Amino acid sequence: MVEYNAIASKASLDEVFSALAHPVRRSLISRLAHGEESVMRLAEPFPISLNAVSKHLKALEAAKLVKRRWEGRVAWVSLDSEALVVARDWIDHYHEFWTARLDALESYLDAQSEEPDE
Amino acid sequence: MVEYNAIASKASLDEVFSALAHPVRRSLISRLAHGEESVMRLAEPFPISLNAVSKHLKALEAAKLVKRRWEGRVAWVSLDSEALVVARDWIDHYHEFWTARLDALESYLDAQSEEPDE
DNA sequence: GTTATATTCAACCATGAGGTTGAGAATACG
DNA sequence: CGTATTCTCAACCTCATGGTTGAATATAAC
Repeated sequence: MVEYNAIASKASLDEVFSALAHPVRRSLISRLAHGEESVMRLAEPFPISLNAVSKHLKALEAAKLVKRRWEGRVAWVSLDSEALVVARDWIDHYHEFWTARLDALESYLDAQSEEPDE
Repeated sequence: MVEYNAIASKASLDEVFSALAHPVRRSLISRLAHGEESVMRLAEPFPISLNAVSKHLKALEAAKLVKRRWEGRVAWVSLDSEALVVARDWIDHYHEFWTARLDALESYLDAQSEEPDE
């Protein structure tokens, strides 16, 4: 039995991180963390055209950072935290790996300094 | 008393996230998580020129994801996890904010369904 | 039905990113 | 010394990104 949304491809790390790389898009995420908003209202505070914001939202949606829900002619946009989790987990993985290595190095050096004459 | 490295500007989220957005750069980070490496050896497995890898490392360095240590003519590159932490914390902040909202919404809806006739 | 509102699509333009090649600087090796 | 090695810089090319404006679509309001 194939899953309902088997077609929906996962957002790649490429898409997620480059979506997060733009200040306007991060700002959109920041606003959406407070709750659902319409495209118009999201665009309002930015000094760029509505079209530009619409494009940014498209990028966020492609990266699965954001969802849309249509109500008449208004699109309600909300956060979709799944991609955030994917991005954070990638970072965490390598961060942990690296700090574990540093810790190992540190305790190695400590051990060395305890027996300086060998 | 001014700090030693007061000049070294912090890596911006722009730089960090766009550094992480490229597969070659993520792959470099992945390899560096296992330990320090020279530029030559880092470049080896990639199907692009050494120059291209050098540029990627420059981007990672600007984003403070990576450090260099010179030993003769060889540059030893290692992870600098500080920027990773900054990126992860940014994500975590909004992720927590958003999931908290979702939890609040859920319990609100639960409460509603407990008293359906009011 | 007409007009206004919300959003996207299409075409275009400027800039930047990612790749190339070729040369240059500094260090190691014979 | 001369030559090889490691790495970066500079110039260049191509394509993607982020912005614009103007038209198109679909729904709501009058």
